[in-house]
Amino acid sequence: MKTKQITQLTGLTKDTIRFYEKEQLIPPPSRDVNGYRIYSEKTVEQLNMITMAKNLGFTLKEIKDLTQLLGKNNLTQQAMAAKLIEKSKEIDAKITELTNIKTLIDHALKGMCEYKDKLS
Amino acid sequence: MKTKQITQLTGLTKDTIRFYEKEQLIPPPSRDVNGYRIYSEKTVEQLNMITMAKNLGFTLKEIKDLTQLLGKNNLTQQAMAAKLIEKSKEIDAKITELTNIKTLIDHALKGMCEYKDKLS
DNA sequence: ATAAACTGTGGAGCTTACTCTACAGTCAAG
DNA sequence: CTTGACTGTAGAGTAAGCTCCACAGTTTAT
Repeated sequence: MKTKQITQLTGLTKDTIRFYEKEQLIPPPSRDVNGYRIYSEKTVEQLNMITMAKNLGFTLKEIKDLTQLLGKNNLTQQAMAAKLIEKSKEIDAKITELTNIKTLIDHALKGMCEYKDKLS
Repeated sequence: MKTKQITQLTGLTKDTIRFYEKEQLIPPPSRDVNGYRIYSEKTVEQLNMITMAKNLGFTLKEIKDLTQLLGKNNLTQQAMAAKLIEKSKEIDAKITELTNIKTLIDHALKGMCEYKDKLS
């Protein structure tokens, strides 16, 4: 697929996708004879993963590192496992913090309901 | 407490704290006779919350909106409840996405272990 | 065969969230 | 009573992550 279509599938602009290409968060796509970029389904998935990870507070650099870890075997198994375990723990911590914030919000909501109950 | 101490308790620089003050993420602290800022324990907690939320991918604007919602009663109860429910859902979505990424990582780790098992 | 839509490149500009610099007043210790 | 740590203000500078612009070639529909 060409640029227009992948922007529609991912919700990203062409400039953003080109920026990710320049920063090597996605591999350089193959080119048509006229020089137009040809993207694969896989790139769509990669871009969606990037968007998700970004929403979760990962920087582009972290995302780049993590996807390279998940996709390649160029590190020693030990080193890779160590980094993956580290990331896994970071994610656990994030989940815990999100749960705490959610508790705060839910308590606030509960308090409001009780207040409303008293009025009625 | 004064500026130096709160930077030690929060791990933030004086510039960052002053920036948050300017952007109204924390209330302007009271001042000593000489003009020095005097911070309360509560501000320490607020700053720690900001740091956490930032790690989770919230922008400063979102954090400002959310803390104002949790702390004030200047909106109608309905409007506030609606916004809190919205935030609560956003957080659920983030937790789900984090769990997905963690699953990916854990699968990668599992795969590596099996590979290692085959070798031994 | 020409207008409209799509694609390309390079580079400038923008927003967010700090971070640093310059300069000045304050306070505690020796 | 001065030296060094602390505090203040205002404003400039920086890094990340886009976003926009100008200009040019391509493709498609009429």
